[in-house]
Amino acid sequence: MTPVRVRFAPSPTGPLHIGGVRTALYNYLLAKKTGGTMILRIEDTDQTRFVPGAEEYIKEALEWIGITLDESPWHGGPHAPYRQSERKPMYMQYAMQLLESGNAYYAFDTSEELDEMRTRLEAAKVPDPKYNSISRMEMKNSITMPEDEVKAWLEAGKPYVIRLKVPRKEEVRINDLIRGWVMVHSSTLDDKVLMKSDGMPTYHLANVVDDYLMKITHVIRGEEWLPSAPTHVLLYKFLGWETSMPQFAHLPLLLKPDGNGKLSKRDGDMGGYPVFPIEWNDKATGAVFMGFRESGYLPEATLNFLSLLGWNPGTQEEIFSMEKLIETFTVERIGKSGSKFDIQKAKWFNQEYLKMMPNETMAAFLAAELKKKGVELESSKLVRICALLKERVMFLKDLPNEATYFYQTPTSYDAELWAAKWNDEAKLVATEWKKALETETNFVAEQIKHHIHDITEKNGIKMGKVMQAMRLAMTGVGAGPDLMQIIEIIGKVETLKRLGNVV
RNA sequence: GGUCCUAUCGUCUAGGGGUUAGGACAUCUCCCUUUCACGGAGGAAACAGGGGUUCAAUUCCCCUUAGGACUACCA
Repeated sequence: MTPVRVRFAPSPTGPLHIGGVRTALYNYLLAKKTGGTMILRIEDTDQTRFVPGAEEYIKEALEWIGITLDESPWHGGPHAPYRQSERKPMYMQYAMQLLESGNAYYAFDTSEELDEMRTRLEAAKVPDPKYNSISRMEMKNSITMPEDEVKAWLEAGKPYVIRLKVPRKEEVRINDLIRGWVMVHSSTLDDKVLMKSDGMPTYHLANVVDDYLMKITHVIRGEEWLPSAPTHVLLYKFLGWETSMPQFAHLPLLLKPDGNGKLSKRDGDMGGYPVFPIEWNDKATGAVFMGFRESGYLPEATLNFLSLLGWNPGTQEEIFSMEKLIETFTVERIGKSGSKFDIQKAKWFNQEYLKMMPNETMAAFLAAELKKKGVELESSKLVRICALLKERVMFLKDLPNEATYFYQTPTSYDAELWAAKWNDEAKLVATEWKKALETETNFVAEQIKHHIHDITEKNGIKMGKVMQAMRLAMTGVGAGPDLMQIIEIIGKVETLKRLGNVV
């Protein structure tokens, strides 16, 4: 397998969407599988959209999910810099090259003039108004203007952009790894701006130039880029880089869980589930976007969930660690259609990973959480608690709350259950049980159960009839793991105290 | 509107010219049980429609429909 060079190229305009994380993941998997290189490049050519903190967010999010970078703005690499803003001086020469070969031209139109053009074309019922081989002839550019005038304007410092001169009649083909051959006629393409008037390249020029310079072999990106891919192909051709053009793979989108459309920021807020890997505090608006991490999802579970959204191994396996993914992943098995984002499945994965988590690991987490509440328990006890609780919680963060009765004498009892279950029989059993336990020296679940068993039998009461009441007395709530185990962990002193409280 | 992409249970998906169309999540029933959960067993649940091609189409082709993306001096 030839080692690939792939890149994930986010723009630092806000928090990284979970779909972006998936894109990064697929890139990463291919890189690792082939023993290749994973590159991160910051696409910050739009200085007006720069959002402070976004870069750090991207870094942190990728680290959290377990994606490591071989080359990036933070790690450096042989093709540094990895921020397009820092590569600014590199782009103009390629624009000039295109200008010289007649594949690009200067355009001086103001935004007002562009608007006018659009309204004019719309009025003329042109189906798709755009700056192209026809309309460019009506505009202020180096194709329509005399050469010396262009020169004069340039020298006078008139603002200009450089546009790609898209050929009038040409079939542009692109062999997408996921979709196969896609053919677009150049007449449907517009003369994309390559260099903006602020001297920065647009995405189109920058990504082609950088991918070429960074020797990228595979461009794996979202489907939203498919429509502009033919423009990029044209660019490779005009720059003379056709033979080193990367292979393209346009990933299907992540869709809203209900209804239609692609997954957006708002969906998370409305549905009460995260659509971002980690929490993002929007400093401009003060809004907080919830993250998988903060919502209690384990990175392993999030990773597993994400990996299967649009890709599948072709087998019935579905628990995948990063290592397993790297081993199993192939671009061929990426699907073509968009996937609806189903948070239920994410929850299930989280539960699965929680069940696999060693009790000791879980106990360490519990200990830290309890410490915040000023509660300290011996670690052996915490491990036993976790063993009992691990299969009943969906999230790690539910643990402290679920474990309340292990460290806190009930201050109240579930009222409805109390009314239904607490009766004379229950009181009798509780009283006798307490008495029996007082003299028990071997305070273990088996013995504890043995006593209540004897008591109910002796009094002709079915154990099942009073167990709920006993649970209520001991924990205050109606649900939980095996009561005898709970009691054993709580210990004799506390148990007698709790029983004493109800009899 | 235009260009492009897509179409198997509610969801993620496997499959593929002849199958009882498979799995998982969710859902329902039952079992286990001191409760809840876990676990176990089972159920319901899909090839968007219409034309071709073919002995045979859910699978291949075309059209329709539906959905999606893009349509900026944003990425």
